[in-house]
Amino acid sequence: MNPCKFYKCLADDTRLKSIMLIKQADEACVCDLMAALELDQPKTSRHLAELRKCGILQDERRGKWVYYRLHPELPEWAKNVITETAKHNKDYYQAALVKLLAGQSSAMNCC
Amino acid sequence: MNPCKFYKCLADDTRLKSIMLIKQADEACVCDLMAALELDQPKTSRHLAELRKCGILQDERRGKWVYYRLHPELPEWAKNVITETAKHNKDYYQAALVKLLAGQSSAMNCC
DNA sequence: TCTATATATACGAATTTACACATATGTTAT
DNA sequence: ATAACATATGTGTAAATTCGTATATATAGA
Repeated sequence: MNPCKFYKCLADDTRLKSIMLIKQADEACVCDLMAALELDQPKTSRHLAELRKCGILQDERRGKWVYYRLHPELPEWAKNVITETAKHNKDYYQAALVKLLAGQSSAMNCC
Repeated sequence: MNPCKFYKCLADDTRLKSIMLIKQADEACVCDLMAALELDQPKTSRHLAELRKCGILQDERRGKWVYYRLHPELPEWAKNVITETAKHNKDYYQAALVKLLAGQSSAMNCC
């Protein structure tokens, strides 16, 4: 994982917030992230695909849904960077996280 | 320090390498960084200025030269991110660091 | 098979970012 | 004041990134 490429991936609000939410929620599907971040579907999907292609996220299809989580083989230093960022920037993603967790535990959730 | 802005600053080879070198060398002037990274003067200066404007670097003029160092008031999490990156990505900047340190201790150095 | 739903991608337009080159500013020494 | 050197910035352009819209693919269920 080249550090400059890694930081290019983090250098966008949609991607950085997605990473923060996935880290805190352990996993999330596209529709949950869309709702939590109030983004349209192609935008959400495109950014997640980019994170998958560069090895930050792992995807897993379960039925109609695709769940994303942090890639288990992400280098330790990169994991630590994500952890440190999430730990000390709660304001940055807190509102979206609340929506995400509410959505995930809701009966009328998409997935 | 907004995390997305912070990562936008790291998401460029010139800037990220400059940060890595300055972290490892404690401080560096523009001409030392130019030489170590083999870049032209305006490019070097412009990227350093960007890092200064967003609070990552601090500059200090000493005579004709301007020395840059990590900003002492950079939030802890950001410092930790830089430290972690530098610690585990030596390959990324090692060659340039050797040149930087050699230049800094050389008698025919510009500054 | 047909339909509905979830996700992915293709494509051109719009925005942002990086660059090269020229020039300006600031400092020191003569 | 002038020259020499280090650094900063203005400007137009090129390159990279992001976006919106439309469309394609994949899955589940009737």
